[in-house]
Amino acid sequence: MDLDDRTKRVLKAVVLSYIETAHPVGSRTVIQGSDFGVSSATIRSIMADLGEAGFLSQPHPSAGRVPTEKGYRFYVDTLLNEEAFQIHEDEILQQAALLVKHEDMRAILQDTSKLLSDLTHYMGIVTVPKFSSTRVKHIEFIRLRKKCVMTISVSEEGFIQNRFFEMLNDLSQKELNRISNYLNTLYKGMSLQDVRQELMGQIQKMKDLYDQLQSETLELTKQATMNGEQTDEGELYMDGTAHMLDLPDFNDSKIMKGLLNAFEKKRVILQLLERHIDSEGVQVFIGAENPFLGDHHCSLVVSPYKRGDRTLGALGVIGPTRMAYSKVIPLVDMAAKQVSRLLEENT
Amino acid sequence: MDLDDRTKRVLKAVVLSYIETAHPVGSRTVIQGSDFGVSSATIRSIMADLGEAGFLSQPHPSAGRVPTEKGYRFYVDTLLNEEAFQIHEDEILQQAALLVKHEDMRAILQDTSKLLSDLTHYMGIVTVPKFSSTRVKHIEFIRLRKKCVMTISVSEEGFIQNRFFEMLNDLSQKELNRISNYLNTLYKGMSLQDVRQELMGQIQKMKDLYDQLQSETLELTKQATMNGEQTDEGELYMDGTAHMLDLPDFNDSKIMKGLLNAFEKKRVILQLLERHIDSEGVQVFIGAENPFLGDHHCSLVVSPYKRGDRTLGALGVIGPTRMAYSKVIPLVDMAAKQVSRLLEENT
DNA sequence: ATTGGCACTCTGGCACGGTGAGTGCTAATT
DNA sequence: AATTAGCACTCACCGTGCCAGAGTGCCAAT
Repeated sequence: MDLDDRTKRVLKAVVLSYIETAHPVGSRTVIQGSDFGVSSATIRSIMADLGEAGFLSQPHPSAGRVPTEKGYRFYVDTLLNEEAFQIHEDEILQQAALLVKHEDMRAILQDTSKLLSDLTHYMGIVTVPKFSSTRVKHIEFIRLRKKCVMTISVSEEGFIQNRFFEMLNDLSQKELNRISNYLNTLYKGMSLQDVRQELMGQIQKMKDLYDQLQSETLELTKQATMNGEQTDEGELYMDGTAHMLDLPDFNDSKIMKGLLNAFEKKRVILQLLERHIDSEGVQVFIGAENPFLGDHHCSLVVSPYKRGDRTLGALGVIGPTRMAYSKVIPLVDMAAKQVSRLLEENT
Repeated sequence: MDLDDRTKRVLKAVVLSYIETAHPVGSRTVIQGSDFGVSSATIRSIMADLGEAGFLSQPHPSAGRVPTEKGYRFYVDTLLNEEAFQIHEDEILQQAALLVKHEDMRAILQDTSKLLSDLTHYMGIVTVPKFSSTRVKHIEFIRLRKKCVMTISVSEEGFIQNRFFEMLNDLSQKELNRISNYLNTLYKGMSLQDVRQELMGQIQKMKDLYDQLQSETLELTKQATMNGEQTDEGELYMDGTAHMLDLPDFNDSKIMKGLLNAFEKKRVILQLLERHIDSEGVQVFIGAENPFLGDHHCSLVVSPYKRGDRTLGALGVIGPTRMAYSKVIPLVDMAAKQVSRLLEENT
């Protein structure tokens, strides 16, 4: 797209105005906004060009112009960089301070989703890493009742997982302690997946000569890791659904219903995020660019967060296509970095 | 209120019809519903009486009748008992089976809120007991890094809580294990509050002769219990907000916004539930009977759940005043009993 | 006490017309 | 060749008026 410099300015003016007011913007409005030094007629012809090129559209033949998804795309890709990313940093830092208090990593992620939603007035979303992809720091077994054992695993990243399961034989708490001690020295810092693999290898070797304790150890570990894999679906924190109702974009109750029903199915959004979890940095998906947001006039700004070089999850913001991208994008970026930093620290 | 028997029947017919259709019900509709053997004119005069007595009201002077809150109240208190509580038990049991798989008690409560919402198509809510009011089964300390310790407590009821805190001195994992072993034998089955109290007593006695380990033990326990009290606000699971949008009662977007904003503040609802947590059995609050639900045309059906004779939390359903009470009330009752049963079993 | 009939009231939907914002086009201007 | 002013045109929006339908209240008759 090679657009005239002045044409770009017009497009940008339209996008900005529409983002602010949610009203179709006419040629007069464009002039009032920034001083072009030309008359509305000129703007009109330029806007007609932009309409032909697919960047703008008209809700009805004699209304002002509204950016198309292509228009937003161009704005985000080309016009946004030049803008000063002005965030109220004090505000952010103040809020972010809340995250620092030592807490379960899950609580921090939940707070993050609330932070994102509060600062943007859109919806904040944060995925929780699958536990099986984190590194084990500590495993503990607790005897609940005859043959019924609970396992608590703490990951190096600060996540905690617990499972219940039944054993073939009854073990005393003392025996369980011995086993967990053994495992803690043996498997420290491996991912659950690794542990499981390692274990499977051992089974062969030990087959003949294992003693009672080791056999139980094997079973425990197998249960702890397997159970994990089975029910370890990703989790998702979502906050700020109510904000969306305040937006004029979703005043139509039909759209809103569809939207909320879609949001109720967290699984869908989870897939949505996980699909792009491997990319680097902030990504923006506008409207139908993402099938899940399809008809809902929604955009998604998302960034992965990581510990070291391992991507653990993603966080971001869902809002209307008419989103304040210039505020949201740097915010999501910051949040991802902040979370990554906390994961690093928590070692 | 001493109402004519036939008058009661009319009131009941109006309530039932309105609950079903959400349309103001006219005299003709009443006749069509159940066979009264009288003409619409007669019904009209009866309905006029009911209106004067405050059980019915008219949205506008020439429309059908709608139950007032007083009307619902009378229906719930007096007319409901005679009805057959017909629930699709198979459906419930099928769903409830999901709750039985051994899981963290929190997960079970969360599933319960989903169950309540799915079966009623209203909102399901379940409070989580304050951890400090449960009985400790097992305490575990895990050393995260220098001077930084995590404590995991498992309650007899099946709840898990974890806290992070900093120690004055650095302790090895081995020492921590000794301490937790000591505590586990010592304090088994006491509530965190009790533990704390017991501890405070010990401090005096030991003041002179404690050795290093015991001093640390004291500090750890103090931290574990105190931390608990501080941040141990009640939690709340809520499910089915989206259902509420499908109800014609909340089609007006103003009402709905207020509603959702109110729901976003879970704390308010929590207070709401905790206020009535000490009562026995299912309670019904209709509309403004409860200040929190005040202007929102909502009712609340709630029941406490307990372990033994100790009430731990409450669960229930929030729906429109026009709620299918005859289905919801027995369902909430069942759910509370089911949860209580699970808490008992989990020992 | 109950009923049928009748007049009345109010809502909801629909058509109608005026207003205003905004466009596209053309002819004049620089 | 680009820009501008002017003008006719097009819709959405809003208020009005009207009609049908549902339901009531009342009254006289049973």
